[in-house]
Amino acid sequence: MTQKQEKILAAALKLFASEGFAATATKKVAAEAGVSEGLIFRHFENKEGLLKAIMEEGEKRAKKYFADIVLENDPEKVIRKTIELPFNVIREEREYWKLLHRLKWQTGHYDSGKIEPLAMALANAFQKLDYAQPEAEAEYLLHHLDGLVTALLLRKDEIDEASVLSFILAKYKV
Amino acid sequence: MTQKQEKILAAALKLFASEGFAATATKKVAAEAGVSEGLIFRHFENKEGLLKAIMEEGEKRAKKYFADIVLENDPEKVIRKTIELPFNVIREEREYWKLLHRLKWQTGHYDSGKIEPLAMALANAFQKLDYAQPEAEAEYLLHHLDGLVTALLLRKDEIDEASVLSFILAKYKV
Amino acid sequence: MTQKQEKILAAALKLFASEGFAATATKKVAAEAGVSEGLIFRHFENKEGLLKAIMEEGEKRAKKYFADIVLENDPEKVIRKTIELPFNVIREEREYWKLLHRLKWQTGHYDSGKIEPLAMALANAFQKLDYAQPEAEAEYLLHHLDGLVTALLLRKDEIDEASVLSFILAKYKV
Amino acid sequence: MTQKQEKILAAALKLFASEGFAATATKKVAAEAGVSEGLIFRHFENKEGLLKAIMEEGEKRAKKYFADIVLENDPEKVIRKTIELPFNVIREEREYWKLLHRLKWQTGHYDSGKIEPLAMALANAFQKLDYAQPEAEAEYLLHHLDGLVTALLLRKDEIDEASVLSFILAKYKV
DNA sequence: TATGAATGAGAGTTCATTCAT
DNA sequence: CATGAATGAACTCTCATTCAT
Repeated sequence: MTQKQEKILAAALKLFASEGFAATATKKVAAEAGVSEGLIFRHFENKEGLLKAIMEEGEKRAKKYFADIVLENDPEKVIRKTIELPFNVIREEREYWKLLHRLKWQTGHYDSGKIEPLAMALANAFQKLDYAQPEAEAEYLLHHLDGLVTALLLRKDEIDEASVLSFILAKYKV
Repeated sequence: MTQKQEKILAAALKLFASEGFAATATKKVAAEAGVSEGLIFRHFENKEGLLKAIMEEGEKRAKKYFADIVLENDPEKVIRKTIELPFNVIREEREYWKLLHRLKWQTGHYDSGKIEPLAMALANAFQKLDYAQPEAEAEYLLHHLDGLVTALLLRKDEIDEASVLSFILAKYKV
Repeated sequence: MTQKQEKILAAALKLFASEGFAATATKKVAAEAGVSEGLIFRHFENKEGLLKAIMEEGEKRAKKYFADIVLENDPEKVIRKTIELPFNVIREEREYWKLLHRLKWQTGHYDSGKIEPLAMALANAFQKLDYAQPEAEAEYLLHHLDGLVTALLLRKDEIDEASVLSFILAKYKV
Repeated sequence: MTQKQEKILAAALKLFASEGFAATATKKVAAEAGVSEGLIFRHFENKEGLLKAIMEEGEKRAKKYFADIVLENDPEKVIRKTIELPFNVIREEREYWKLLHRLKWQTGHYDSGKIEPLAMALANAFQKLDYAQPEAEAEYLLHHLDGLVTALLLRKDEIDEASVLSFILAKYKV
């Protein structure tokens, strides 16, 4: 991967995340990246290919967040780490997650199966902690975190992250 | 509002919700509505105006859902009705809500202040019920419902609405 | 068919015939026709569709030349008219025939079966006139005329049409 | 001439002949030749230069066919060899001739004067054999062979070469 | 009111060509 | 000699919008 390729990916991620995929012209991506428009197509075939490359790169980086949770044994830590996830993710991978959440509404780009392992790890943790309906608890928590991450991505400034975090942790006593 | 105007609004709502605003050509809207392309511009000035008209119509219909909650006195009923909201809304206004949630990610089209009255009504209800942090509780519930409605809109078939609903209601003992 | 559509077809025929299909930009066609470039695509879908429309129009006009020969009973007249065909055709449909001959070298656009009826009419005529190998004679004559029409299209000025015509007619005593 | 240069020429000849000059991207030539795109331009300056090199190579090889006829004294052999020419040429130089015939329709690339010596040799032969209009006979035969070679190049499989050849030879009693 | 032909700006994409390595 | 990243002009095609009817 050349320097210019990386510049293109970074520029496209930024623009796709903030303006949307369809609404961002490849010309704009090229300008933001400081390269010629043609180069985008040489490296990524077409606009769709550029998006795919971005998502693959992002997923690669995202995996480690999930792995850290799924491989955890202590059920309380599984829950705690899951709850902390949105706060870490939007700090370190804000643009990628913004794009990911936008793409959820498009068909074809978002694979809902990706959080399956996390759901199972959570269900398992809740079971160990003797929750009555572990699967429902896991689903419930994940819905909540999805809504939370949306709020964190969109209304960053209006939310007191620390107090929200501790409020949730308190709910689960972890 | 003539019949053709309504056909245009319905077609545009459907397409904007499923394909996205930027990705939907006015030509396609005209075809779906069974009218000429020119007519769209005669009635709604431009594409943006068409979107605005859709949103205004939708909001008008949506208001009654909120009013019903905000005007409720019984705090338990406020909470119960709020929790039931997503299930009602996606049944009766699925496309409008889908579009609304897509537009959240766009700047300018989504007014986050619209749920403010609901947040206040909830906080008030939680206070009456002697919750320790009523505002935080309200925010917490709203985040959850946002995540839930997203799931209901996107993965309709995988979710057992009845059990999810009763699970949440049980959490709040309402 | 609107006036502008016809202008586009005429301009495209002219340019495709003289410069070649691939080498002619749609922009140039639009300029030659005095219309906007977009209009080409509104009416003919794409560049290929424009070519197809041209060929269909041309074929419609060309059919009458063939019909006149095929429906002729007198065998000598069949042969004479066939021989005269190239001279008529390049006078009245020069550009279409130029394009047709260019396209022969491209796959997909030229249907060699189109002269089949003519070949049969000729073979039949030669048989009536007691030629020993009527099919071979027909093929032979058609090859010749193909070479002749090529020469007439490309080197118009160097050829004395009248004497060439009478020379060939003399060969066949028609 | 290095190996790679030859590979480029061969690849370009093949592609230009089958797809056309304008419609063949240099990228495709490079891929077919198994070399980098840049190399084409190092060796042949530009796309046009590549075509010129191909044609010069082809002409060099083609000359011997013509020389063999023009230097022949026996008039019957001149005619016989001329008639046999298309069959030899499409067997041994099929792609070059295909390209040559395509280029006839382009301005600038085809020098009609190249067959002049052959026309003169033929006229001379017909004169020796006491044909009434030797020049017209020569022109006539050349037109025919042009049509024949076209058919041989385009519809190879439908033509019984041997019988066509003997049919023509019989016409001229050579 | 409603149509659909027409526009022109701009979209994504291709392509011959250059150049540092 | 040979590569392949990079360019920018040109290409085909799309789209929101206008306008005569």
